[in-house]
Amino acid sequence: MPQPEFDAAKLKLIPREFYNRDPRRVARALLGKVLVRRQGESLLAGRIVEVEAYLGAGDAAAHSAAGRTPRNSVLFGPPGYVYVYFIYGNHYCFNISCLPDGEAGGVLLRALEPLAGIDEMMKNRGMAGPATNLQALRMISSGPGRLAEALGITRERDNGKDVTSPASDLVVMEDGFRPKKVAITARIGITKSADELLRYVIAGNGFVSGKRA
DNA sequence: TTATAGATTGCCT
DNA sequence: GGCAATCTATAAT
Repeated sequence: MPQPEFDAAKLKLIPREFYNRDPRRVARALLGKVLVRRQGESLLAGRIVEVEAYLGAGDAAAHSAAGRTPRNSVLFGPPGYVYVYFIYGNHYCFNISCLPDGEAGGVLLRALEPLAGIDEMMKNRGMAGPATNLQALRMISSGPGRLAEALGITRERDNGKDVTSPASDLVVMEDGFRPKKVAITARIGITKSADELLRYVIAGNGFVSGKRA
């Protein structure tokens, strides 16, 4: 197995201002960044390879479409905070709020390329390790429910956390990696506003969710 | 108070 | 390819 290109020493925290703009721009800019989870003594990290933008206004598919509720209030709050929701009675999905306080909007993280703490992530997923091929690695965090489980993300634990704080155990960082090519497609798994091109992926990356490797 | 759909995944045929 | 699992929010009685 080739080791992924990754050097934890290069990681720099991304500031709140990064998220204080249109979710489409944040989504595009998040591709190639690194999601880092501190789990006890371990560091779990994955490169963001697939995201979707959910707009506050005029986006029927967004949880914020029907106005502010206790559940979605993070989306209406200041940028750079964690919004986790539970879906289909089985899975958590991880989002980051965008736009200034009072304006709704967010980005759903849909797939990560595992970089560090791979054994721990497999344990969190209930997988037997070690991973010996690409197919096994893909099962760790290619899909919104999978990546949340791999990093131990739950609503109870993580909703409302600040991804820009050095004190947080769940942050987004950057290591200088730049995607070579980005593809934009329709969002996956939704029925409302299904035609909007708001899904961003690193073109050709093998960890993008879906059946095709 | 009851019904139904949902930003998914994994197992079954 | 089909569908069950199983919690939450919202719509319909």
